[in-house]
Amino acid sequence: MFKKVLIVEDLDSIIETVRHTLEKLSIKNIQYAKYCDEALIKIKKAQIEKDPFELLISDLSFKEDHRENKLKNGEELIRTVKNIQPEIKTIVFSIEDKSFKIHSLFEILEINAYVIKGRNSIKDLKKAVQETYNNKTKILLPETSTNSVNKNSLIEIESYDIELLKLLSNGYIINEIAIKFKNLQIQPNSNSSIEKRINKLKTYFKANNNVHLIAITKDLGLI
Amino acid sequence: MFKKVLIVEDLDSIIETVRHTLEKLSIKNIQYAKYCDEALIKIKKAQIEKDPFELLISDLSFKEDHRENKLKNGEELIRTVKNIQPEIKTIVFSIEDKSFKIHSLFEILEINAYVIKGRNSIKDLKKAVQETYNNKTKILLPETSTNSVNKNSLIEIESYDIELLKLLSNGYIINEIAIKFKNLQIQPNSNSSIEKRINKLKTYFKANNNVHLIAITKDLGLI
DNA sequence: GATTTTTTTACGGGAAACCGTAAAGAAGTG
DNA sequence: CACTTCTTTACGGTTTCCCGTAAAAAAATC
Repeated sequence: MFKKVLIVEDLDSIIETVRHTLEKLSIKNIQYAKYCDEALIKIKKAQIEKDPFELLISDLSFKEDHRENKLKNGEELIRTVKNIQPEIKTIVFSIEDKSFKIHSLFEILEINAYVIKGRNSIKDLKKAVQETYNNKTKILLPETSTNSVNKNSLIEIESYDIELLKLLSNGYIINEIAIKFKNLQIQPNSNSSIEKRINKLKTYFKANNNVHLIAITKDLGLI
Repeated sequence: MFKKVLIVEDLDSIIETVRHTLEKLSIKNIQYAKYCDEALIKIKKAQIEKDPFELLISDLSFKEDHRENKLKNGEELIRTVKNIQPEIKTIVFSIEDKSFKIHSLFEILEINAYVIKGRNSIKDLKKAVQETYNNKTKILLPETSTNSVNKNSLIEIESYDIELLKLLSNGYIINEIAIKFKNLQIQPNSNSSIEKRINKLKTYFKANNNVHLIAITKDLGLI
């Protein structure tokens, strides 16, 4: 079993339970960090001291408080950590159950497992740690991930669309978005094409108008 | 100290810690429920058996799963419980930190304490339980509730505004909203007045247009 | 009950969204 | 390179939003 594990989680009420779960798996060296920046420092230090962490268990979203943090969420943390220590194993432990986000974490960050916080997640987390240790990958627990959008149906939404939706939600009008895209050399960037793209998104998400579209995509966690 | 307490929380990773915290306070009879409906049944049963719960510690939001639940969140649970057992003490333990919501819970449901889940919430929860036992009311922990909207500034947003924003976010156009309000006999209900009200909200939230307004109010958790 | 004040409604004009059609351009194919 | 296909852009008409002004109605004040 793993010898050295780092838990990154802001809620103290969850840290305790995770630590307890890992102790039962006979993991001796269990450390934790309540901030992503703090976690990165610990990982760097362990690496320098030639005693690196073997497993990183991280949440995705973190509360903001008085402390200024460079890394704002678990996604950024994992990306940074994988740059300096590519062989580290990673498990995401989050309440987020939107499949397109989970999917992107496996694809882009190549995480080893994803455990959705829920009514029986302690058992799931335990299983995820064991299977990750046995070099199994792409574990998604619980497998019956309900009330989230179909994975396949969201694959076709590109970063262009996300950017477009974000600008809309920030109060930009189409003409302003066109100018912005031209400046950033993002194509297509004509008013007409942008309108068409928004139209596609409205059909896709069954939205009556732009307001409705933003409400839906915000609920989905897309933006 | 309390003798009989019920914890209502869907995340098993949090239940364990709360239970542990209460045990340290020498509370002997600690029970839990992962669903609101389940919690209500336990409370009713305890009352019938003349051994009622003295304290209810509940989360606000619960994940939906295969089980059908009449009570969808902690707010509905507390409202129902207070109807059948008005003297019960209640503590809300939630990650929600939007002050207008917290405020309404104190005002409308007359909860005894509110603890925001965070990096030091175990200590806060312990304190809240002790102070609630000593008949203190309106305990809000942590006291320095940051990054939430000013309480006073949100008081003037009425249920009319919320209803209006919800209809907008559901894709209704102004004319449709006017018709709906006329049917429901909600006033004002003319296109012009509704426009004016939206305008007020846009000024208030510094929104450039309706899309922006819905994005902002969704982020605030207002709708 | 006449007055001021506030709220609600009506209306009109310009801006932006909405929606279809068609032209221009880019990419792929034989 | 001629042809098809797909993408991007242009444009015009209709609807809705947006914003101001003014009238009508309701409420408050004296």
